[in-house]
Amino acid sequence: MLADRSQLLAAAERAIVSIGTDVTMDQIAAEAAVTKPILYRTIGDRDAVIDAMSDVLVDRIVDAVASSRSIGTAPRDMFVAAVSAYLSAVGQHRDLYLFVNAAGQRMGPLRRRIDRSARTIIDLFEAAGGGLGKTTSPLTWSHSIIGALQIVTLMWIESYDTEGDRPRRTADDIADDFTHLLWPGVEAILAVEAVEPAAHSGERADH
Amino acid sequence: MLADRSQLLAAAERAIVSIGTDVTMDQIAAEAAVTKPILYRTIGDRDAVIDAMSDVLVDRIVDAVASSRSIGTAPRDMFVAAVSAYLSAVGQHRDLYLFVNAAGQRMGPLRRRIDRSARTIIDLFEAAGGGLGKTTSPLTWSHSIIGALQIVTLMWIESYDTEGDRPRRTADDIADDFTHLLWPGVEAILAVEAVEPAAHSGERADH
DNA sequence: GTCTGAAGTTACTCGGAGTAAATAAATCTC
DNA sequence: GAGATTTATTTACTCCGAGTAACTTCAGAC
Repeated sequence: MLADRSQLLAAAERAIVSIGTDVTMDQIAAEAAVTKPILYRTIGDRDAVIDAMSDVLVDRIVDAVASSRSIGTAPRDMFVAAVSAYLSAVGQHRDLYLFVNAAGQRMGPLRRRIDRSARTIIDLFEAAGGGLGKTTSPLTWSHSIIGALQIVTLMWIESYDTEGDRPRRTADDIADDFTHLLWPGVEAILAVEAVEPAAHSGERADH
Repeated sequence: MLADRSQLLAAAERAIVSIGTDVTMDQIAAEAAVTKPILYRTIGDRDAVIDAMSDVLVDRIVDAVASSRSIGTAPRDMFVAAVSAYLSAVGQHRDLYLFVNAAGQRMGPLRRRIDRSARTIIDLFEAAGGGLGKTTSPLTWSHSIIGALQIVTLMWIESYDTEGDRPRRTADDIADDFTHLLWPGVEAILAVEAVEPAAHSGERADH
């Protein structure tokens, strides 16, 4: 078998879906019809698999969020739509998400995942609000948003198990609540940025 | 050796501090001058240890946050103070926090930790804003806050490693940024709750 | 044919979680 | 107080998964 990287990753995903978050490296290799050393040479150790699956997942989520952006919508509605799209995307890759979450809290993969997500969110901020990213504040903000989304998503997705096989609440519903909490702060930040585009390198506004 | 529960937990903490997040059950038992089966009988398996340490940690954080509440302060300032106290408390129990985080992402312990933290936050909301907790929204809100705090804290604490042995930013600094993002939403929610104390059991306000 | 190197597979090592069987201690019985 | 029975404790395992070393097989070169 040729076993190039992408085929192995596809097999890994199948294995994760069919077996669950505690798939073993042997099981992944077996699903790829390949032996373990090949898996190790082609992709790497477990952390590498996690990193790779994390990338796959984040790609899909970013795509889903990006294609939820419709022009001419009010910023707040865009925000809701983005969150909802995020949730739906994760819901469609439930096992993958649970795998990355359960397995990927070793500091290495976790850091990597967070950094990548943070970059994406800061980019969004910059696209919406102008020149952010000069101070360290945006890092804290993006970490906050990532963390909030992560736990909300995890708890939502988990309710698949405890309830029937449908989520008890819709993605839109959750996105709505989420936005109620997060949007006012985001809006305030964007407003400040828009008005004083150079004010963020020194002092912060009130204090 | 008597080896009651609290002694074992104290030993576990010492082991975590001296060895790190990947302490082994044998090492914990050794630190307690006790053999493994005793550890297993007294506390339980690894998840039980994680649960227990998680409880210890959450207790300390809750205490720290509680004792940061000074009367007569503006709500927003109380919020900042609480977040700052949270961060400082975690900073003082860095290894414990990292242990609970690294080890406790197995769905069992994680859920438990989140549920407990969520309860605490919802209680705070209720104390501040009146009768919350009738709809599911407060769950989403508290999950958001927990998640945001978690990642922000984790990234902050991690910077101990990459920088010197002092955190690059102060807890107050981070708390300030965090508040900029989160407070407006929290304030809005509290305001709505204060004005229409019975409005949350059915429809939400705008939509 | 056979030598050489890549590609792959078998068959291990290593380490940690969790436990069963063996041993020591303690309590009860007369 | 000696023997019997139950309870606490330790030793010594099993099991399983990550990661790897050493062996095998097949391609082409000559």
